Amino acid sequence: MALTLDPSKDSRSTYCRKQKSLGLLCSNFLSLYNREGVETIGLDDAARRLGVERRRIYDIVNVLESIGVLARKAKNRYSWKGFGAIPRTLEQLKEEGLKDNGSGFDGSSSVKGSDDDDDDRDSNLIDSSQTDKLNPNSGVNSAGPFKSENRREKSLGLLTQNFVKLFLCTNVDMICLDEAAKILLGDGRPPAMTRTKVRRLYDIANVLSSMKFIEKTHHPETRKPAFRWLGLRERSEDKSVDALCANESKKRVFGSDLTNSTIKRSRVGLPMDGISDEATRIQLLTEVKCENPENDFHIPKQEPGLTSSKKSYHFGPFAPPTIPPAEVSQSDRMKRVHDWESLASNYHPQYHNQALKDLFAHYVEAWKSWYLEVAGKNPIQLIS
DNA sequence: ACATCCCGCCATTGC
DNA sequence: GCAATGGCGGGATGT
Repeated sequence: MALTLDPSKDSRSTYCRKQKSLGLLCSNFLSLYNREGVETIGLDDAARRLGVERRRIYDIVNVLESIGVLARKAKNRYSWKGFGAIPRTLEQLKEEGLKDNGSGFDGSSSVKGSDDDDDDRDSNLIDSSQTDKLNPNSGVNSAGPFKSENRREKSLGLLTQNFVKLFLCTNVDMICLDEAAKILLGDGRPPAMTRTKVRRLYDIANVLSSMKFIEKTHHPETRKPAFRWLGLRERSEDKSVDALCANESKKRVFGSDLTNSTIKRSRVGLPMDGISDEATRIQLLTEVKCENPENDFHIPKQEPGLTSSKKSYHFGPFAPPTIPPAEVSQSDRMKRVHDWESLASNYHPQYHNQALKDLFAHYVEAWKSWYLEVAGKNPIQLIS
């Protein structure tokens, strides 16, 4: 009998979309590899350990690479750059975005993983030699001879970078995905194309959300779902980790299971609905911003490894234990320590097996030590 | 009803 | 050729 996994019939193992989300997978991926000693990552290995199809690993890896967390080493092999590489990548993206952004957005980018050691000068991501542009008025029309560039320009990695640039280089602090898609595509694109782009942006948004680089909200007036850039900025004040956690726990749960379950959703043959789409031209407020403190992030200007900026940055739930300590104000320090302390106590995933428990314990420890470092010599003190 | 986005087919690319 | 990548969009699920 042909094995038929019909979730709709199986009461014990019901299909749950959330457990299969890219965001969760990303969290798990980071849990798995964001630890000391990890140098390279094999895609097969990742897929196996996370219990997902290889295809999904590509998705995550591509966006992580575009942010600088990973760098492609060879076939099937990536090297782990870590969260420390992100600030520089973002800075480069911002620079780039501001530079070649006379009018609108373009798809080229030359941001590389990061400085790092003497490893192979990547043949990888984002080769600046391309003439491609997301910008429609760059001449090349779809059916041109530039096949591979065309493919490249549609890649998830590039799209991620452009999406991020949208925040870094413009005044938009919040944007809904179909707007973003339209901006990134340029005007007058067929609705179908926009929908595809939106799908991809959802994918990207999921992983960026899981890393706390963006956050889902609703537009104040429109009430439409939108995403707000959090980036590397300070998250004290109204955005305590507690709040983030409370919020988080009611949506995607981080780390509840390291292996995304294998129950598949069923495929049923259903008639397609028609295509409907608003053709509202969004004249976006894409006025290039040169100095907007809102969107700024703080990174060390000189030495890659050392952070000396006043305001430090946070990496969401996956900050590496090894990340160089940042200088923080005393009060801030205390507050954040408090935040993370409560994170540990309030937000305690329920693990089902010993391995997962161990893993979580590992992270709790990692957090503690990291924050001890950040807080300098001062011992952790809880604030009431 | 509409927002979200998983899943896996299959075209490309790499070797 | 075959394997590794990854674009793409149908349609299931979530709200």
